[in-house]
Amino acid sequence: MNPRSTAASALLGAVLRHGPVARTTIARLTGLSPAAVTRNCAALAGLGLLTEVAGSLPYRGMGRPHTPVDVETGRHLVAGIHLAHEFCTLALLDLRGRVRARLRVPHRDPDDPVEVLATAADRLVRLHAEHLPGQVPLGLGVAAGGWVDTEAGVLVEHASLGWRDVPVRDLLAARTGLPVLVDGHARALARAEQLFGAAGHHESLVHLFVGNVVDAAIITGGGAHRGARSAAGGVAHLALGDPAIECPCGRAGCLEATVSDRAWAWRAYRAGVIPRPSITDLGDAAAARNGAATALLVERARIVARAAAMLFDIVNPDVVVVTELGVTRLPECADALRAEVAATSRACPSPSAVLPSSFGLDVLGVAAGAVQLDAIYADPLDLRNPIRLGV
Amino acid sequence: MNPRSTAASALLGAVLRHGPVARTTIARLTGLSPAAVTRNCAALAGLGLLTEVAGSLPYRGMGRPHTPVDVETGRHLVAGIHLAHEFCTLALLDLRGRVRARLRVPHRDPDDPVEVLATAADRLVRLHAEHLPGQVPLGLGVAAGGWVDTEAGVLVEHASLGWRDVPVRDLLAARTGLPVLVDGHARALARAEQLFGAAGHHESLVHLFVGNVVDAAIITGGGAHRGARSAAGGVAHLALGDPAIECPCGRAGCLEATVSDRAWAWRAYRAGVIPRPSITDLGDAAAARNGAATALLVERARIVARAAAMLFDIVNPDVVVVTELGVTRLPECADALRAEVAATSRACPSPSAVLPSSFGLDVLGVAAGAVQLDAIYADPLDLRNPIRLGV
DNA sequence: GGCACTTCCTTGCGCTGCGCAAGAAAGTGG
DNA sequence: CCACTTTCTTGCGCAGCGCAAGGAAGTGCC
Repeated sequence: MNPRSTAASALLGAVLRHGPVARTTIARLTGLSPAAVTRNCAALAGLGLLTEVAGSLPYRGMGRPHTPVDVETGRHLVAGIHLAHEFCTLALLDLRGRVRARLRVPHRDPDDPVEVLATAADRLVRLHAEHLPGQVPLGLGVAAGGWVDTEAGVLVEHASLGWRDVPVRDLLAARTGLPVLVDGHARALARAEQLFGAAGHHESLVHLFVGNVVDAAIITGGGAHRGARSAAGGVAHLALGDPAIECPCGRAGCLEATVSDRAWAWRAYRAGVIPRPSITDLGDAAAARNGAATALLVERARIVARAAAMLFDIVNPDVVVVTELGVTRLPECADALRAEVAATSRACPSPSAVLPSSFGLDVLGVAAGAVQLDAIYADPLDLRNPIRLGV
Repeated sequence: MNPRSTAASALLGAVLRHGPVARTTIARLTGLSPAAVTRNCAALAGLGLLTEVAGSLPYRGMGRPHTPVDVETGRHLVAGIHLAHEFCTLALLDLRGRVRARLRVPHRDPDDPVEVLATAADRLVRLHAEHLPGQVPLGLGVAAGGWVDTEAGVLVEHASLGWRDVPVRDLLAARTGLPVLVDGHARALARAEQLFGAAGHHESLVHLFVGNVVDAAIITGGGAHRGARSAAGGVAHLALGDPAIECPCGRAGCLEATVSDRAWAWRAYRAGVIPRPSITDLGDAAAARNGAATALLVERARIVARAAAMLFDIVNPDVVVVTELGVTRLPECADALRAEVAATSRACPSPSAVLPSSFGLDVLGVAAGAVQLDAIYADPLDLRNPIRLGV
């Protein structure tokens, strides 16, 4: 929102992408002048975001050798909290988004947002003190399913927890003393995939999330596309599912009502494939070569493919990343998904543009942290400002 | 692409939106300092884009009176050429996008792009010389159906004309001596609606075009969303149509195969509603209170609504503008469309967020000119550069 | 060792463009 | 003619980039 120095951001981005890299190369990659590179490197090094890594690149036979710079991952941390239905996932990431510590905290009283967030904040502070006390935390990102008002840092409505208008940012900022950013989990995951995951630095991507909720996030050149009311990517109630299934929304055939974890697990349970309606059981069964289980997950992937194909045609991203249990675990599902998308979509350049998510659900904290990292990458020099607490 | 001075652009935008307006007000609207407003106004006035309009605003009772500035519409022009199946529509617009002159030029030999474009260019030059010789043309915008490479100014593929890889920009620039910008017609219309039409300055909008081709364009805060391969908004082959209808693309139920002008006119013809398969005949019949014709167009509006609803949910724009014969001409169709979208979509805030297009097809030149105006609005100070010809 | 030569990095300078603050300008009312 | 109010302009300082000159750090040749 406030890209004070677009040059520093581009520079940091280039270093993140290209590992240890000479200043000259950065200038070529970013289009900046060598002078600007030097100055911005100095500024970022002063903030502890970059270091010189002498000798990390081979000498090229002529001229003065490089003095490569790289991201300084040893001095700073970013924290992430993902709010799920039954627990919070906490994570501490370095500036490259690598998990340095993590912890799962079950909700004691899921109906009490203040208590849940306070506990998460306290455990996060303790996690930091116990494991990485020497590293300075720069901020905290929060990802939650549901409708998030990013500007205000308020969780307007959480689908499964039933929370409403929870001032997540202020609660956590007060408890941790860190600047806090909040976003929806689909967007957070999308950004994480782009920064550190499957979508390796593609300029535009769509992330399609299929769990108990079904949601999509769109990222284009400029960043996350939120839409007028933060509702962009609402694929849950598109009529792509089974027309015989009624949705709580009042209509029939909604995608979410058909392929959500809960719905599909029940379907497998009723078909006698698994002994209880649990999607993880279904995944385990398929992984253990249960043919019926695999067939069910492949069928689900085909339905998910309809949404992916539609997103390809409408948004035309470089890649679509899909987070769905079967697709991420079983090659059969991923193959079915890819084939179906390539056959259905006009804009899908090749099956390889459909990617299974690279993050397991146990590291959703990465996505949460990505929300904060995203902001730091976008305006690194903003860290010069004394404290951003409670902004 | 090269927003040299974002301040001047914001300033010009504010003046465009708010008519004659005092500098102080501009400062408040744009967030710029009064000093910056003064300086940028001076710069833009020097380029002939703004004028002072003394006395155009009432005195407020106290203090020094305003010296309002407004867009100078009498000195400059922008030209537009829209490439349709059988003819080109030429238009000369002032800086507010108002049509000052226009002309329809039938193709002499539709198979010869060079001849068609040369004729259009020559007629455009003559139109200018005959009607508005005193006004300086700043540039030329071109809108065409099909796949356009905006960067290169090349019409990669035109759906109905069958052209391929036509270097439209270079051909027209050489013939007219003007800087030329080319874009797809859906995007051009979308921008025109946003700047001068129904979508009056909404920050984000989707434009859904239903003619012989079916296409959509997405505009968000940052500008037109093109997608990775300039294919964003490809709704033509979504399976929202009649599953019994086969599409040349090889699949069935495609939206375009079902509701395109041609398909729907044939449908009405076969049903005996009109004596020949012409969509304008169908529109005329409905306008003349032919009940069967109206019913057919209402049905078409309902199918179009499926696509509009889907676009609402996925992109979540402020408004969706629909260009379709029935919807733009008949209140019944517009009402049916609005009701259906509001009932189907989750993200559509109210039926009033669905807007029939405000431009008739005869002024598609407006859309073409908007392509060039868009660029001028985005970086008005770029006009300081001597000549942009053939860039 | 000294000297070209190449490539990499830094420094000084000038430019653009903004915000801040002081003040000039142009009205009304007493 | 003088407050008073609001609007606009001007001088100054600051940030940040590009340009160009020059310093730095290696190799290779004599």
